[in-house]
Amino acid sequence: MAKKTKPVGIKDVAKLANVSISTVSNVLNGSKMVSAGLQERVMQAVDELNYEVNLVARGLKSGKTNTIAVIVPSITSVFFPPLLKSIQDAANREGYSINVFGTSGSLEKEKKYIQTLKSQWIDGILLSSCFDTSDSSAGKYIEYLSTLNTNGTPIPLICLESAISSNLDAVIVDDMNGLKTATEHLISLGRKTIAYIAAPSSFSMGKSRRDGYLTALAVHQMPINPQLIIEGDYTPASGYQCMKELLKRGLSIDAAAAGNDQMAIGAMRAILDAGLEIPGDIAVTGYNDNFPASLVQPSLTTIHVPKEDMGKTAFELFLRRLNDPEASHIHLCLNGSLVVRSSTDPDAKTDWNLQDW
Amino acid sequence: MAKKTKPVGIKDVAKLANVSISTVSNVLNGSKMVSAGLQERVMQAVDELNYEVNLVARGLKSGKTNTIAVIVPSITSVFFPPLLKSIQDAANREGYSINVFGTSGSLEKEKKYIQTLKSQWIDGILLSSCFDTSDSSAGKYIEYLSTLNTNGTPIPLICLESAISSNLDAVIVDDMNGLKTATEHLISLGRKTIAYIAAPSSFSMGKSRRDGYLTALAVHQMPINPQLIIEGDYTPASGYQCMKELLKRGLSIDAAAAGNDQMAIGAMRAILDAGLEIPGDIAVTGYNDNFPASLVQPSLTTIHVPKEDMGKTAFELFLRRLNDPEASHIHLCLNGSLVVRSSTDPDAKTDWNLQDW
DNA sequence: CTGAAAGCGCTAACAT
DNA sequence: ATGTTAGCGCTTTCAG
Repeated sequence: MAKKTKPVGIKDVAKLANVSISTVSNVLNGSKMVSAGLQERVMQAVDELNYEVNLVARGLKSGKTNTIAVIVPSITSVFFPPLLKSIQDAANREGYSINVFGTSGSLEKEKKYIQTLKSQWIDGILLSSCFDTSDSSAGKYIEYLSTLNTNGTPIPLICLESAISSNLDAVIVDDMNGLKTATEHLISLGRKTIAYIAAPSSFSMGKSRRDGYLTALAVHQMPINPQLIIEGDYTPASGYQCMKELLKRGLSIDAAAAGNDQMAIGAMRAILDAGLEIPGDIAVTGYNDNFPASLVQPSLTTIHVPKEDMGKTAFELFLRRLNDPEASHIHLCLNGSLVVRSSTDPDAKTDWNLQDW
Repeated sequence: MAKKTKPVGIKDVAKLANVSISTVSNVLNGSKMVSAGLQERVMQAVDELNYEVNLVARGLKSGKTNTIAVIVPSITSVFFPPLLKSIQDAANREGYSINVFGTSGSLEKEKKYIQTLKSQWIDGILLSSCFDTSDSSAGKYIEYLSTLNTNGTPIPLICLESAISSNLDAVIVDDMNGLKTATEHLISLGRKTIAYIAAPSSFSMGKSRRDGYLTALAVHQMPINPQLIIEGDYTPASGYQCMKELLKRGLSIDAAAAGNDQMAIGAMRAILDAGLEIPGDIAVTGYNDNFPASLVQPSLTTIHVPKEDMGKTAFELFLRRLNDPEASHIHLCLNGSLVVRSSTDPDAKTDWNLQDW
């Protein structure tokens, strides 16, 4: 048990192989030509001593830690695990580790994490920020983010989900069209009074989705009634409350779109609790297509968002910026697609998603 | 944009404050008494220059990186996100970051990650291993794990979920009693032919749960029929297949316990698809109490496992071993508790979990 | 109480 | 092609 072994370093290898330490370094990194004979000797010594490079020391020297940080509002919220997984997979393929941080929606924590990260010489940050674009200090924060740097070099920062600024790279989803599609689906069903349970409008994501809803109504010349719009906070519980409130308003709604699946599902519970039928009385749509959407009864029609793509793409963007800090910033916009289930179509097949959870 | 600023180091602070660098280090770390006057001067210089310690350099010197690795079979499987969250929270409170690794159930990857971790001078590892205790090389792997070390010092390793060896610390759940409780619940309902959809028995977890099922039957003098036992692979899809197979065997089962919630839910789908009723024809229990258990229709009776406690406790165990490498190894066993829902009791309230996802 | 100096383990000029 | 050596930025003896 627990014995202190003296660590074997590059110089031990050098000694055993009877070469200089730089030669060892060179064969290990392939940074310079080394004769086959020495190469052989070195590798043998490495094997024999069971030598492993010290990445901390290498990091100090090279300024690269091969670690990126991923900061998200929540680790447990169903949207993020698949995203984290895809980031991890992409990162590992390139030899990077990921440091995960959940901010619980606290901008305070977010900033604290970023600050610490700078000291850690992290190679890059993938950030799904929980900061409020309408905040008065927004400009300052954006400025801060876009000039982040450790060790004198800028830290590549990729925004996830919301494009904070044109000075920052981002992978986003076409939320506007996503919610427009969902709403139009409801319209195509002949629904006349369509409520909207909004995602917080202080975030750009929330704004875009709301715009999608409004646009759909406008395009189809349907009246816009502010009474039909109510704002939740992403959680199923808030969706539940919002729907209860909407029902109380007595507007005889016959459909509801929601800013995410969680709120849609919460709303469904409220509808069911009120003794109403879905979709008979009220049809419901969500957004994101997280796995619970297929599990609830009735299953939820929603907009499928390619979370796997997002992670992969975000990591690629990170690599791109790492290799070319001066490259012009891009906002990569991914598209969602409508998935019809029984919350809008009673005849839809209701297969449970039996794979991803 | 992207300007290269020269990093400010401890010597810059020293110069500005007109003291030696060791004095700066001393005030920053409180490692030695420094006169109030100098302390003041140093802090002022730190502020002025916006100095931040370089954790990589400190790491190289001190051998501590303040980062722990968490290795789990899956990031997306519903059981793990809450666990990861609780670990993260506990770790952050103590100034640690967590590096997350999902192995996709591949022991190969697991080993590779651990190997890399050694080079990274990680301070500790929390591991939910996917290794097969019945494997012939089991002994070697355990030996390997219990002698892990970086930089000549042992790396604290805490096992999550399954206690791999008495030479290793672990936070586990009383799976035996958990499944015994679930099975006895079914028995108390008067069910006579209780099937068991097992978790892989090559893992200690799977063995304990199966033992729980068998023990319950034995205690109540019920016959044990191997035909009633079938093994899945944790996924809902496997639960679905297992139940289809069970149904095909024509044993007229009137209840089924499963080794986890996912398989239970998959099995429910198969039962429903076969035109049978739950719990009328077949009552079903799961294990873990992940949030989907409350969402499906009917909602799933299951054993609640305290994932939050697990994470917190695991981190505490890590700290304990870090501070006392020679401490005797402990296996901390947490208890689950029965949560009755409508898959066994039609009158149970079926509130959806509207909080944790 | 304060400072000078020796590395932590490695990489990359620079010399040979 | 190989070796020598100077640091990366910090902590920590060890003198003063």
